[in-house]
This record gives sequence, structure tokens and C-alpha cells, in this order.
Amino acid sequence: MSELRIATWNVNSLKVRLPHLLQWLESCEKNHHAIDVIGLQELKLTDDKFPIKELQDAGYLSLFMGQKTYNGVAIIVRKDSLTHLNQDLETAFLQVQKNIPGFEDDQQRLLATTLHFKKTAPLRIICGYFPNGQAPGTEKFDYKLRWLGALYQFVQAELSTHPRIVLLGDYNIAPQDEDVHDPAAWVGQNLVSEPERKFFESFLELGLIDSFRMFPQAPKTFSWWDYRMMAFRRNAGVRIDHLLISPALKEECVSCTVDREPRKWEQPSDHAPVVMTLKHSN
DNA sequence: ATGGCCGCGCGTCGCGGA
Repeated sequence: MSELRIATWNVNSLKVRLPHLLQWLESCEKNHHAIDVIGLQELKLTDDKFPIKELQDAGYLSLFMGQKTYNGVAIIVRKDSLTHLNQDLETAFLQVQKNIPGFEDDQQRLLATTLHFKKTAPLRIICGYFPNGQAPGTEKFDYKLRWLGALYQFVQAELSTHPRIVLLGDYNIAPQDEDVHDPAAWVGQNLVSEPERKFFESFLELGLIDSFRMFPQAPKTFSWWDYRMMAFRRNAGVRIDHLLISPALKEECVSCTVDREPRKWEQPSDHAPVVMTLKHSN
């Protein structure tokens, strides 16, 4: 039996959070829970500033697409976890897709790639930083819905060619009331409004599965807490970071958990990493 | 108690985040 760990983390500036990322990856490795692949969001840096070398020194290869100030996504893979033929930057990331095909966008929000791991059959990883949306009725919200519509089309097409898909990232959608600390106060608000939740549902209707909800979870488990109002101490959060898996992966999926530890560290990201484990019997 | 924070840029406040 071997395990593969896949994570998602909105780091809210990779420049600021690189030490946290490296520390977290190292601590996972030390605990014999090494992260094999992680999708990052909100890099907030241009490609020339991406810490390729620091991550390579930590044993990880990087695929990234940044921009100045806002957005930016990356997929980082543990070199040793890849098949020997794929253990360098030129060959690690196959079938790379940058942003959603056919959807004109200046904002760098989506990366997809196929990875060939030693432990399992190839996986199609789609890493998204879904638009925040600001508030229903705004232009940014319209953009969020258009982006979601384009993503739906893309994922539908991907499913027909790639059976083993992980759609991970910062969805900026809390799918159910149990994913919100105070559902009554949030009714109709951004992140929980009906059209957003309908889109989340539409991905489930495509057959994707919210890996987090496959398992019993502590009530009030969240992945994001506002920096203000002592939200983390009060656990006033929302669960908006998700790993959805295609049906082909359901039997292999054995856990999905939020790691709250890095949120407690000095100068943290406002998001916590979420980790999913696939078990492959061989 | 509807507020309090944080990161960024060419900035010393405004914007975006969620």
C-alpha cells in the first residue's frame, strides 16, 4: 500500500509566505506525510520572482503562472514522487493548460497538468484560483459567474479525456451552510449566494466528489478566517478551499483534512492548507 | 460592536481580498 498526498493552499503572496510553505512541506515530510503535489493560489508575484530554486532545493519542481500584485497559481510536485522519466522541469509537467481555453482573461487563475507518479496511474491536476466576486450584483460578481461557466465547460471536456482528475484550489464558494461559521449572517452574501452554490452543485452533477465530505469531519471545520475580528481565535471561518475528485479516484481516496497549524504561525496566510490522501493498492 | 487585517504598489492611501 502506498499513499499519495495532494494539497491546496492559498498562500496570499508567495514572496511573504515562502518560508511557511517550505516549513510546512518539511514538517509534513518529517512526519512521514510528505506532500506529493500542492496547488498554490494568490502568488502575487511575476514569473521572474518565482522561487524556483528554493523549491527545487526542497525537492520540488514548479509549474507556475504569475502576475503582478494579484492572482497567480502554481502546481508544485515532489521530484521523488514522479516516475524516473519525469524527474526534471522539462518532462515533469505534461499537457500543460494555462487559463481556461476559449475564455479571454488577463487574470492568471488556472493551471492544469498531467503528472506521472510512481505510486499511481497518471493524474490530471487542475488548480484554480476562483474569482472572489466581491458581492452579488457587482461587476466582479458577474465576472465570477462567467469564469465559473467557462470552467464548467472546460472540466466537462477534461472529464471526457482524463478520467483521473483532481480539481483543487480556492473556490471562493462555501458549498453548504455547515461550511459557514454563522450561516444566518451570511445568507445571500458573496461566497454562499445561490448562483455560486449552484455552480458548485453543477460540478458535483458532472460526477465530481467533494473529497472532504467523503469522511466524518469535526463540525465547524473551515479553511479561511478573516485577519480581522480575531476570526481565527473565534473560529469564525468558512470552508472555501476544496479538492474535488473524479469518480475514478473515489475508491482510492482515504482522507481529506484541513491543517490548521500554519494558520497559527507568525504572519500567516489567511487560508489553511487542505490535504487529501489517495491510497493505491499494489 | 458590522469595526478591528494584510499585501501590494511607486504607495505614504487606495484597492483587493473573502
